[in-house]
Amino acid sequence: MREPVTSGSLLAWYDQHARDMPWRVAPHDRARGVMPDPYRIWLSEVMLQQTTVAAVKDYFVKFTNLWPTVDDLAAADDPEVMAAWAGLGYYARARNLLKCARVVATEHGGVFPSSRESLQALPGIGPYTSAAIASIAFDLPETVLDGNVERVMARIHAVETPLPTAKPELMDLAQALTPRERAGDYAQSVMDLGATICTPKKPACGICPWRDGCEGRAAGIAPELPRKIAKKAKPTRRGVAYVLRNSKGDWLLETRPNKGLLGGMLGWPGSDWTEEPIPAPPIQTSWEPAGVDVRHTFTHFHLILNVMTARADTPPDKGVFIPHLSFRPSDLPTVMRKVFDVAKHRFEQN
DNA sequence: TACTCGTGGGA
DNA sequence: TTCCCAAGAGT
Repeated sequence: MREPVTSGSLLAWYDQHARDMPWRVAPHDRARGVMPDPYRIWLSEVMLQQTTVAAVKDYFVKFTNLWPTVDDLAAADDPEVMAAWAGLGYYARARNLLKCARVVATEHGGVFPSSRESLQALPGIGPYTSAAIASIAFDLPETVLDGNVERVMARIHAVETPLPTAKPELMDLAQALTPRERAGDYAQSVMDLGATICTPKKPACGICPWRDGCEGRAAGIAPELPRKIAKKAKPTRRGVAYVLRNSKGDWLLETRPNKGLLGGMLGWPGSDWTEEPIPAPPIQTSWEPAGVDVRHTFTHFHLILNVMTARADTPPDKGVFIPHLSFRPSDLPTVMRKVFDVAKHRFEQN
């Protein structure tokens, strides 16, 4: 029999194929009245912004073990939360996560609001995340529009308008399909479909529950959709990172300003990152090159970091010495951890 | 509107 | 190697 492109046919598929995730309430448990914890849904959705499920899982478990409730998180110290987020990227999310937890704790009595409008008023919660929390945690009939939904809608309706221009059109199509009942399961079902079958490359149309009514497939253009505006090429920037240890073996680190790239994160003192960086050592001493440059790619530029090392007890112009035994490289953002790996190797040679 | 903001995995 | 991109938000 032919399956129509309806929420019902996708929900039937989801009942059989829902993926298991640490924050998810399985459809058969939802059917018995089990509701998700809004705190866990919020935390997972913020972590999942532009980030894969595989990358998020361990961080989610770590955060919920350290801070089981929103009140626990609200009471945490900023550096501990930033350190726990280290490696996950987009660090403004962690800063806004704390802001949001504190607003919920102090202004909402530790209880997340349920309406999409009140959720979107909170720090770090935008159009997608507000709809995701309202539907998944509170079962309200809100429509999520993320990259998965955009792709699925563009394909089943053969929308050839490129993104981001097509966004309002895709939102209208997504809203038209959103059911009154089981909105949370439905939202997750579309995203599961996009993540496992209606994938960006080589979609598995042959096993798609919506294949019979997919206009993109009928036109033979499903894998090409959604069309996108071409992106600009990434420039390459350079910089110098300084890794200083004193005679006790402590490491000189600084907390970066609470805005901009890697804002609020721990890092090595260094020059600016530009096409022509100006050296800016934290002290004047005999710096030695580590020998190997660190290469790293951010969202909008490539970076080549020249790593300099030295031992000295001179009080530095910036940063603080962190005792060897309490320094955890895992507290650093990835690019800074790469610098550490190179510098550590250099120190071990001497 | 357009730009900023991370990272790791896969093709 | 290089490019793409993944459950976006803030400015």
